[in-house]
Amino acid sequence: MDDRLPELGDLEREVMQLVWAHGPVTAETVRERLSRRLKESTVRTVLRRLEEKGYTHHTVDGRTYVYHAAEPRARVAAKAVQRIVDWFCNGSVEEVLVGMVDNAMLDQQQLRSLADQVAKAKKARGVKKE
Amino acid sequence: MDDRLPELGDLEREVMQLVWAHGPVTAETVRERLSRRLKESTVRTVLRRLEEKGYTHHTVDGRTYVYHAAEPRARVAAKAVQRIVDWFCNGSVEEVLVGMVDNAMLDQQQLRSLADQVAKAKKARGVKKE
DNA sequence: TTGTAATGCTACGTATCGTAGCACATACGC
DNA sequence: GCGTATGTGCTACGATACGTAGCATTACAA
Repeated sequence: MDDRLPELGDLEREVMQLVWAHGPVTAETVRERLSRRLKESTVRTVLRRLEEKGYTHHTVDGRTYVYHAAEPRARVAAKAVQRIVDWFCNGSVEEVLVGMVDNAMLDQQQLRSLADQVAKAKKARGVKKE
Repeated sequence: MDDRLPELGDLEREVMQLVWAHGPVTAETVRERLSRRLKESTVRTVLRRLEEKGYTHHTVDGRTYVYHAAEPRARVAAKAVQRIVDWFCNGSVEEVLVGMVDNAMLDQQQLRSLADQVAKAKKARGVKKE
């Protein structure tokens, strides 16, 4: 559950954006939507590597591979943040958040609003296990 | 002010930890404290690259280079998080934080406590600009 | 059965990083 | 003043990752 996703290169990340943004995709779909015009084989290589790295998995539709995001974008982002936290701050999430506030990425109003939002969401889902 | 710090390799990160943990350091100091036993030239190369990347700068004491962290650890961590946010979430910090909560990295109590803490710190520093 | 469209495999060039050798400079002791 | 030690920068080399793509193979359709 705390598997470490490997990092992504620029193109790989761009492709993942597409996977997240436009539901399940095929190599052709991705190719059409990419900013650069790349060869089909290039796109397929990236998609395959993404699957090897655990970011996607695929199902087969006829003879076509359909790629799905293995994990929602927000969760992947959170894991990436987790890694930052482990690396730079000995696992102290607070230290990072304080740094973010210092860096004007966040203000306390946002934090508070987040807290409310989260509390609400948790309640809506029913009292979670744990 | 929003300069993009390049990413670090494993050794580079380990060295940065030492720079942050034990004030200004020399190549020798770093070498002694490293887990692995490396050649002096190796350590110096890493230190130099770190400076090229903007993570440290140095002063000269006699004939010895003394390396200082260019930015505090928390700020670097925050910038790293900022990059994550830009990459994965179109700049929405909230989305990342929600993901962190989902991932059990954070709970709403922590968020709220953070908000208070930040508000207090801000007030203590005087009412900031804006 | 033959062609087309999908696949996986393999490869190549470049950049980065860990690792280090080596030549050069400079301070300090004699 | 000169040699020795110590600190420096420069250059390099192998491994890995990533962007990029060609090609052989397989499977469905007409």
